[in-house]
Amino acid sequence: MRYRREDVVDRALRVLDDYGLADLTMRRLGTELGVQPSALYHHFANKQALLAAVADELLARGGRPVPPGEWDDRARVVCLSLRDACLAWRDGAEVVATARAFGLGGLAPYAALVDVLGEGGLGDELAGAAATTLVHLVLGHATDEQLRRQAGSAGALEADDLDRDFTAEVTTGVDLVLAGLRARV
Amino acid sequence: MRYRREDVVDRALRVLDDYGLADLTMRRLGTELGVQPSALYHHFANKQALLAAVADELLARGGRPVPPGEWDDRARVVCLSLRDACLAWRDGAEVVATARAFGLGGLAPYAALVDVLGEGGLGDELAGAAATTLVHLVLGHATDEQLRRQAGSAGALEADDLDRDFTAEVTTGVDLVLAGLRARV
DNA sequence: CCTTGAACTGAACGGCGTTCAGGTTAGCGT
DNA sequence: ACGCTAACCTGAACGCCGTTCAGTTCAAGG
Repeated sequence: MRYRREDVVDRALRVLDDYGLADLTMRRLGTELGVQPSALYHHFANKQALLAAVADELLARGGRPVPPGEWDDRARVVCLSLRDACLAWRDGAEVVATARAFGLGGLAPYAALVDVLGEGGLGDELAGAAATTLVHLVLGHATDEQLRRQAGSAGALEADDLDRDFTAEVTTGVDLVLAGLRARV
Repeated sequence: MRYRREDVVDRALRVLDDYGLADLTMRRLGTELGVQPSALYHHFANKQALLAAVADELLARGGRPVPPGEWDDRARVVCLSLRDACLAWRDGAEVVATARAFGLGGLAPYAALVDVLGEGGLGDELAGAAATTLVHLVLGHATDEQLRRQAGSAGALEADDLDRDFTAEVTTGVDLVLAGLRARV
C-alpha cells in the first residue's frame, strides 16, 4: 500500500486520538501504516510540519459555520467552536497550540476572529490584540482541561478539579473580553 | 564538588538563559556541573520536577511587590510582573507554562490574582475564572513573543512581526478583561 | 515497452530521559 | 579521634527518539 500526504495525516489523527500526543511518534506512525519511519519524510519535511498539518485538519473537521448576528455573538461562536474542535480529539488543544506557536498551522481561528471583530467596527490594532487574547485564552483553558482530565483518569485527581465546570469558566473568560470590547465601541 | 538542590536549580537557570530550553537537558546540565546525568536524579524525581523548580525560582526572582491601590490596578501589576519575570529569561514563558500545565509549579501568580480579585469584591467563582483567563492570556502572549523573537534572530523573521508592539498588545488584552470585570462589580 | 518521478527500504547516527547496583564522602554523635 | 549514617555521586546500560541517505520498488503516462 502506498500513501498520499492526506492518508498520513488521517492516520496520525487516529493515532493521536487513540494513544495521545506523547505516543504520536514517527516510528509509531510508521508502524501503524506498515511503513518505515523514514518513509514519512517523503511527505513532510519534519515532525513539526506533520503536526501542523494534523492541527489544520483537526480544526477543519471541527469547524462549524458562524451564524449571522451581532459581532460579539459571532465572536463567541468562533471561540467556543475552536474549543470544541480541540476537545474533540485527545490532546487536541496542545497540538493546535504548539503548531500555532511555531507559526506553521492552526492560524485559521485567529484570522476568523480578526474578521469578525473587524466587522464589528473595531480598529485593526484592537481587533488583532483582542483576537490574539481570545485565542490564547481559549487554547490555554482547553489545554488545561485536557491535561487535568488525563491526570484525573490516571488516578492523580484533586478534589477541586473534579467539580470544576470548565465550560462555564472559559465562557466567563470570553465574555469578560467581549464585555471589555463592547465598552470600547 | 557536591551540590544541593538549589545549586542545581541555579545552574539550570543559567543553562536555560545561555542555551535555551531545548538545550536544557539532563546530560547538558550534568556536564555543566561536572557530574553524571544520573546524579541529578538524587535531587529531582524527574526532569518535569526539575523544570517546575526552575519555573518557581524564575518567578521568585522576577517577583515585584504589588503596591496598594484599586484592585484593578493591582491586578494589572500582577499580570505585567508575571510577564516581565518570564521575559527576563530565555524561554521563560514556556518553562512556566509547561510547569503550570503539569500542576507542579508556577502556581503563585494564579494565587496572587485570585487574592487581589477577591479583595476587589468579586465572588470566588468569578475571581477564579478571571485569574485563569489572565494567566493564560499573559503566558500565551509571552510565549509567542519569545518564540517570535527567537525565530526573528534566526533570520526567519516576517515583516509584520518586526514592528509589533507586544507590550501594547498584552496590556490591551489585560485591560479588556479588567474592563469586563469592572462592569460586573 | 520504456521512462520518470513518487513512494519507500534498511541501516545507521547522535541524542534523549531514566534506572540501578554499588562506590564515595561530609558531618555528627560519642 | 573514630565510626556511622545519610547524602551525594559513578558508570554502564536500556529503550526510546527524530533525522539522514544511498539505493530500491512500483504505478502511470507517452
